[in-house]
Amino acid sequence: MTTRTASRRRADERREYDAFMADCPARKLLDRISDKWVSLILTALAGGPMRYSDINRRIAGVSQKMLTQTLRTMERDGLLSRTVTASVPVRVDYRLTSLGESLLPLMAAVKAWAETHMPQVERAQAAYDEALAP
Amino acid sequence: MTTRTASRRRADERREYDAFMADCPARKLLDRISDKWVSLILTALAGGPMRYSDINRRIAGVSQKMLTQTLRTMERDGLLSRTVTASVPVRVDYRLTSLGESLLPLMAAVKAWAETHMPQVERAQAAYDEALAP
DNA sequence: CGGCATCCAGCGCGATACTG
DNA sequence: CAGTATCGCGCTGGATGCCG
Repeated sequence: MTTRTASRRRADERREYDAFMADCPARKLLDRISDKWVSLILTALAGGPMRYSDINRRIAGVSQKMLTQTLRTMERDGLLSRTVTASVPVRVDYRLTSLGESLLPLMAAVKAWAETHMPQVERAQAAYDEALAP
Repeated sequence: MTTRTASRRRADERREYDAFMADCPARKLLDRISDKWVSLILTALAGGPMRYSDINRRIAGVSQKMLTQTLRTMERDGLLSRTVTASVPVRVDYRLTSLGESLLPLMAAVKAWAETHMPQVERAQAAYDEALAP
């Protein structure tokens, strides 16, 4: 019955997620994607699939624990897919899913904002600290 | 000497910040703004200045410690300004600076992404967990 | 190569109590 | 009302060692 399906679909779309609510799932999702490693991994994968070791090299200073852990969470959330090529040695590739690609431009913009607005932020910090210790 | 100033300005602009570098200041800035409280405070202030207690009520589940702490950091980074009105009782208003307003649309988009893509993420999680425990 | 398991130091963060 | 101060626990996240 298409009426049923259509009304079900409308009901689903009407379900409202609001990150301002403490126990909303969207709040936890927002928390998970609001992470510098997520930003960096997403933007690193912008150019296409990459091997684990390539990502590790691209993102300086990330421990392999945090990298693996973040990759797992992102995979579980459907942001990227993991492909193991059985060879010796093993080869593992990560690539963005369409879901991940939909998030990419947003996170890339945030990362770019941080890089381009550093001078203004540093000036603001200097002014703030100066006001406190005159 | 305007030549000096212009060349200095060009030199500043040429300074490259890269969040992929471990010790780049932009990495730490990215870390600071990649925070759910920053997203929520920013979007809460989108409609105009708000009092501390209003922000506290708008963002459910935030402790006053985290709220105050995040507001301080954002103020120091120049994202918002704090205004104290000496009255009884005291009134404190927070409003976005132009720098904060430049970041707002990006964070609002990330928050909106989390809210609108929850169904897809939940499906991805279900599929991931199903594959692990068949 | 690309992990996983373990240990443990540090501090993030909440809870609570007190103030101008 | 809008904080500051203090305590204490949990969890994050780095370091290390082992494995298919």
